[in-house]
Amino acid sequence: MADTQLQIEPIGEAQSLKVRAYEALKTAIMQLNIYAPDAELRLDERALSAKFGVSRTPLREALAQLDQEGLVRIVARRGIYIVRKTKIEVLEMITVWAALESMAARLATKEASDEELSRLHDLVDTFSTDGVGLQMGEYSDANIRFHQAIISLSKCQLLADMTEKLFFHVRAIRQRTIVENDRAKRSIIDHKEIVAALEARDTERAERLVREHTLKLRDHVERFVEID
Amino acid sequence: MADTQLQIEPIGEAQSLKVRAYEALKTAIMQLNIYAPDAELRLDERALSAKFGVSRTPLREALAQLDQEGLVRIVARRGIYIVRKTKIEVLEMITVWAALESMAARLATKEASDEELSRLHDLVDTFSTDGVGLQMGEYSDANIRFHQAIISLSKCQLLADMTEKLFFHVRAIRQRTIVENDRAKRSIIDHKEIVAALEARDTERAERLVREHTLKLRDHVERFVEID
DNA sequence: TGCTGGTGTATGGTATGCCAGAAACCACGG
DNA sequence: CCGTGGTTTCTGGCATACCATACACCAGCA
Repeated sequence: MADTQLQIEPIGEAQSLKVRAYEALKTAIMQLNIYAPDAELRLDERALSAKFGVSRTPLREALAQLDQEGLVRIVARRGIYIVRKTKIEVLEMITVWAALESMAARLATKEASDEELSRLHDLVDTFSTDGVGLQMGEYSDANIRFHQAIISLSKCQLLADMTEKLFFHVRAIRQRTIVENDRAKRSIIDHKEIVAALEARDTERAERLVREHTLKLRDHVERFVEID
Repeated sequence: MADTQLQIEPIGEAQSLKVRAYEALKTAIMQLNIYAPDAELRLDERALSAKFGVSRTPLREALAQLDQEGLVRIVARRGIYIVRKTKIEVLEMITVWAALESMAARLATKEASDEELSRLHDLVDTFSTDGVGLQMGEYSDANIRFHQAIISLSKCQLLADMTEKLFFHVRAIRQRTIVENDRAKRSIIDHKEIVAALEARDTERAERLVREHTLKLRDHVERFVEID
């Protein structure tokens, strides 16, 4: 569709060096398999400064932000280390996720329009039809999209912001999670039930289903994922 | 009681200037009535630098952190502004709070010991007895303590961390909230019911009561608090 | 051989100065 | 009197140099 407004490109170039360094580092950390035994977990301000071609100042600000978000840990006069989340921390994140998303489902039954719910319905249907031959990566991405869709239907920006950070951290252990085909199938069934509850505007049921669905993931990770 | 271990004072002095500046600024912002018409909402790096007696660098890092937490907003080449939360944002924070604390109550029914619940019970009883002549401030503080106690009984550190930030922001509008005596009384009744549900290990009921209790606050704020 | 003390080096923390852009201010022309 | 253009100033962004400490390394002594 043609835009009625002139679209100035959001520009990745014109942002502050701090923001660019932050995004570059975040992407790099995300792509790194932190749990690999030989993973490079140590960062060095000066080395990064040279590599990025910027001074330490904006880099330090970016690193400080990553530190606050829990992706790295800065130790004075010792070094900067990429954080490996412990299993307990991951489980806690999934628990909080369950809390937030179940509230989102609750709100969605009141805030979402029929049309929006219909689109969510389509999203689930699309997947269940060709769900058999899915790659695990595709399933995971679709899964995340489904959950993010529910969050957005709550019309609560804060819920969206807070879950986004959690998703990022949980993604890091994705590669450690073996998704059996069976689990994927049951997940899709859960999703259908959730959509049904939302469309029926059944607040309590939608909340409960979402919570239980996410807590299932929690239990699965607790039982079958080994980190540390 | 005499300590069996030598207690080295945690020292507020020996921390980094960044941390000290951060805490000083946070305290200052907290004590400021941001909603007063004549409130000073503009900060200046250089002025603060002079006032604190430190250079701009650690100050900038502290401000950047406050910016990320949403307490201030840094605009390039414009200034640093203390953020006034909009009513919608406050309502969203209370909603998220409800989500987190209801999950905490759920967990508490499974994780808390009888002895811990007994202490919580005492906390509530203490208040209901002399609850009539309470100052609003005392009630508020006791209220916060009660809620924080539930959070801690969940044994989920992440829940504690996330709610702490929310409490801080919500505290800012406390002074705008007129707590009628009636509301305080009903609040204490709610608390008693919540404790009863926890002691009965009634997971679903505890979760629901906590959620509804906090959402009551949300509705109250929505109806009776004017900000902006 | 093993421990101890000193010294060098690596690394995050801090101070400082300059830069660029935005806003305020002012002079000038209509 | 109003608007317009330039100039000054204010402010955060960035670069750089130096500082202080934790650690590694090594020499020397027991």
